Amino acid sequence: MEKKPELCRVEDALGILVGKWKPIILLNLLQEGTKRFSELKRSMPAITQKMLTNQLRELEAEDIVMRKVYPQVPPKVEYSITEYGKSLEPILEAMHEWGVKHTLHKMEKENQENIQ
Amino acid sequence: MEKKPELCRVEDALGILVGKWKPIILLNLLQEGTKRFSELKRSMPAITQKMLTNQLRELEAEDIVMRKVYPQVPPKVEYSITEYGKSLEPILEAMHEWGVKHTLHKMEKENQENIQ
DNA sequence: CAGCATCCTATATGATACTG
DNA sequence: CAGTATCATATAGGATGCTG
Repeated sequence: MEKKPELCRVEDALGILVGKWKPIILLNLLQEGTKRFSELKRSMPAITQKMLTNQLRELEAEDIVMRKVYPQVPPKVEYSITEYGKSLEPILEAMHEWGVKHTLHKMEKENQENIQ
Repeated sequence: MEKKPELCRVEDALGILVGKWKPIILLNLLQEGTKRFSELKRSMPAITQKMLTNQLRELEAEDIVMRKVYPQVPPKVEYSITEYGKSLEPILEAMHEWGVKHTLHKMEKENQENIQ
């Protein structure tokens, strides 16, 4: 960790992961490899088309996700994680592990409060 | 990593770290230990009092930051990272490391684009 | 010193309709 | 199928003034 917080680059990683649907999109693509737009949409029933497009575009702009268009009718567009994007996986994994512990931590806290 | 994205707990960690000032506050407290409200404020010249209070309250609610009030006039309030909060440090560190690489990655991409 | 209350703006997200 | 465009809402963040 840097000794000078003003040189902190935590925000860079955070900025890429922040977005209501980005982590779930990334996990989806990391686990299942290449997927079509409609397949991604199906696996996230609550997302709107607009948001899926939006989040994918932002990830693409950061070189995390790759977009491949097949020039045909009807259109076919495939999304996948770039090699570079895969470097995010350990961070996602660490956050997931932490999240699991945090869920337990919160339950313990609530139990203690209920006992008193 | 879970095989079912619907069991993903990445959001838990993300939810705690997200906030314009939270990473910098956490790094500050992790690196320097206990600090008074005014000391924190001084080390983040751009933050408003409202936001500093707000972000600290949110971190406190998640048991990441501890708030200690000294009942005296003028008031004295000290903030520190909880033992539990320290478990976030590896994640912050990993994100920072990734951020540093990402900064270089972006520079390389821009250089390539300028050459062409 | 360490806040809180009020008002305001910016950004993120969402609903819905339309299209090559 | 894979989008765009438009309109609406929610939430985050900020400016400023007041206070025990």
